[in-house]
Amino acid sequence: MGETEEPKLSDVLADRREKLEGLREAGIDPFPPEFAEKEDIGEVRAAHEGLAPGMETESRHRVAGRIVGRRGHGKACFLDLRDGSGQIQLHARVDLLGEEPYRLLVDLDLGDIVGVEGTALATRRGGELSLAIDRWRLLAKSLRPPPDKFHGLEDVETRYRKRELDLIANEESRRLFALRARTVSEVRRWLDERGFIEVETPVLQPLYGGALARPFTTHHNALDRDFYLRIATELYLKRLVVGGIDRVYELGKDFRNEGISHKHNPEFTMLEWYEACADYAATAHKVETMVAEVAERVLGTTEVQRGEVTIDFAPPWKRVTIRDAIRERTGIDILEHPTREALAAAMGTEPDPEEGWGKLVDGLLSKSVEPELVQPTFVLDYPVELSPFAKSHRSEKGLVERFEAFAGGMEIANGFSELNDPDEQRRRFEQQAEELARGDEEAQPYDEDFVAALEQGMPPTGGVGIGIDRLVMLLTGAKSVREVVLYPAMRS
RNA sequence: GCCCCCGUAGCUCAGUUGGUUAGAGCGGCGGCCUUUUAAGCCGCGCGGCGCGGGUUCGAAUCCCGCCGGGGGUACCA
Repeated sequence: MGETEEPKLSDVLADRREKLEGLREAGIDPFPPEFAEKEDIGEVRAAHEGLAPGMETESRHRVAGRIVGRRGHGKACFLDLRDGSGQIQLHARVDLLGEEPYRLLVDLDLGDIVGVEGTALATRRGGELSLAIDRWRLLAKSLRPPPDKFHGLEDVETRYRKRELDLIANEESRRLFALRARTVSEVRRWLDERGFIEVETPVLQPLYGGALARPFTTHHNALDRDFYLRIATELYLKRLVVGGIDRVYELGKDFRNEGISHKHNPEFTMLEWYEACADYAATAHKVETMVAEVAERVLGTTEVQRGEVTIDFAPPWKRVTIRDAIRERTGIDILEHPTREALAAAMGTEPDPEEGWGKLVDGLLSKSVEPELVQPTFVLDYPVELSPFAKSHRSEKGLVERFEAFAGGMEIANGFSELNDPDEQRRRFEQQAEELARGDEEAQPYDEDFVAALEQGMPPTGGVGIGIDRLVMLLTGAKSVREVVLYPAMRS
């Protein structure tokens, strides 16, 4: 290494390979199997909080991490070492390390992973906590250069495809995914504390159901039959309520074979819970309470900044019927136009043969109302055509007891008083079959096992689905779902 | 799916009325430096401009196609 006079024209990858070989020739294992009894850097920092500038301690520490910065000074240098708990500066001096270990240390590359031992001190000038190291050991050689240390990694494509590089380079990204993890933990805790039982139902399903969406299809070789990746957990969870699990939830991935956008990833994380003897009003109340309490625990506040506006999740959230919400923004009273032709006329469009009345209402809601709902809002009492699994409204004919929660212009939850009359459920499936026949690819296939379960007797039940990715978007201010999903869907 | 925009060194970016061997910072390589923090100083460009065609005396710059990404739009959590 470095014996020729002329400048090397080798590229960065070759340089690192060359160093790897150099280390092996020097008898150093570039990938040793362990580095036992090390502390987390975060613990070391905590142990010396407030150490006065210039103070040197006898306190020895053994830490390990990736070298993310280096400032050389000839016979001494500073290295920045980072692990999953934090970052600390290392002060490496030839007089403490010895000639050869020092030379080898300085010859390491940014990105290499090392284990070190040394004593804690606070630097004279900045008072920065540092370890004056007297021993070190290579733990893993990095053969590819890290992203730019100052600008970080900004190319969004690389950030999504190679999230590990994004995490190495960008503090903000590390912070965001930690926040996501805490959100999921707090959601589980909130439900566990209230006696909800977490379950895992099939991802591979012989029939899909529980939402209006197109599924992914896959094939089981041994059984020689197709399966669907679930689009929702709803039907299995309600069968568990039939089975006597009065409070049940599942938090996991659903899959929908539809477009990708800033608020849609084909696989996404959904929470669904079902509670016996609750109705949609009680369920909506739980939703607003849970979201506010989770926000409080994760962020320390129920208020989040989103662009120019502040969204406040403190309950109670605003409530409005779908009829009023649409009427307020479009002047159209959907109940005054109860047929597809009449509603299309009121909207000033031609009735599309593939779109029923319900689809038109859904269109008005998602185009005219949803983007306007920035503060948390429950939209209530949907048309039965849109809601094949919701119980008919106790007083409003043609409507069901259903709510959707919106915030930041996005739908984040969808819940109802669950339909538990098996004969009515069978009729709803038949209606869906007609939609399917008309060409609606999102209509629900008939699920006899589910209807049979209802015939067994399901108590009145309140249930809800909450989009966890979107909730995390709201809590973090992320503009795209890709920012809160570690490896979002990309082309090949 | 459709429309618009983008794709230059490992990273962040500059470079279009088409014109000599394509530039900068960080990183890298060589050297100096025992308290620096985007450390500093001196020296060295390590890519031929996403891919493939085409126009032209000449293309990173113009045209066509493809691939990838972003934004918008359509459907959905």
